[in-house]
Amino acid sequence: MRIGELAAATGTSTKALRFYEDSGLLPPANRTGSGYRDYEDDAIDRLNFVRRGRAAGLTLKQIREVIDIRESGTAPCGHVQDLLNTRIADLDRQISDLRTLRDTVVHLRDGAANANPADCRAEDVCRYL
Amino acid sequence: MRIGELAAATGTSTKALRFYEDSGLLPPANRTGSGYRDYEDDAIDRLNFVRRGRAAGLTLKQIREVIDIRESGTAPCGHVQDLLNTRIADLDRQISDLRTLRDTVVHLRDGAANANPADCRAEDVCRYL
DNA sequence: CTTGACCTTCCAGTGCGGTGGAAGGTCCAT
DNA sequence: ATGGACCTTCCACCGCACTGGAAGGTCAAG
Repeated sequence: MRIGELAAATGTSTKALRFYEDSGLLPPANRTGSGYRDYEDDAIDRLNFVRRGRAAGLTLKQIREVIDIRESGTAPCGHVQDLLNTRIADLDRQISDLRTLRDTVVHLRDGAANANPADCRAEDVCRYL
Repeated sequence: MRIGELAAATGTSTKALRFYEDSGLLPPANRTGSGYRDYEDDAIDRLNFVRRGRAAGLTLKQIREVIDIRESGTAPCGHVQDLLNTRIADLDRQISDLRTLRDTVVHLRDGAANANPADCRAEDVCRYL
């Protein structure tokens, strides 16, 4: 399987596949006599794993850590659990921060809705912000 | 007022102040005979405006747009209202996306909590992700 | 034999909001 | 006059996940 076929089969770009190889997410591909990358079907499994990790909001670095554990011969279950728990905690914090920010911005917007330009000192740029 | 004093007075770094000047968020500062930047007090007002904008999650580019409108002699109220309404819509979408993602990750975590390493194909790296 | 699609490597750039460091000038106190 | 704190410009780099493009090689069809 050539790189373009793998890209089409997995919905990635050839650029991204070479980047993934450089980043250690894909093992260095076998090469044909003329130097073209030649993939086995298991590259699809690997890319699906990367896609699932990305969908869970993991960074490529975190995904690579899981892969490295698997490659070292150990099942990565424990690490994956830690990763997911940390991810949930991060998401909770992000969501909470965004909600606080939303409240703030709504207050600003409500203030600005009744704005009177004459109230504003030009030095402040805009007193409603 | 020299750049270090302005930095201390506003909780920014001197690096950031020069960067803001280059970015058009601060007007080019007056210079002393020896070339040092020499700020008036209104630079503090301007930086407070930038800080408020940042706190509302606006990008420096958006903040600069508001400043440019003010500099052009127009009160930026209308633009600020649009900006804030768009910002609220963006925040709502972000929060909703993160909540969906959180649900997904919680399901994954719950699956992984009862993981049996023997269930996993090594090619999949980790079936719980 | 040429055309066009595909592949290779390598370097650079994207957006964001800055930070780091080098090389050099200035100011003030001792 | 010397030390140290401060200032100047300029260029490079951070993380993140790629993307764009140049210059060149390969392969199959017509």
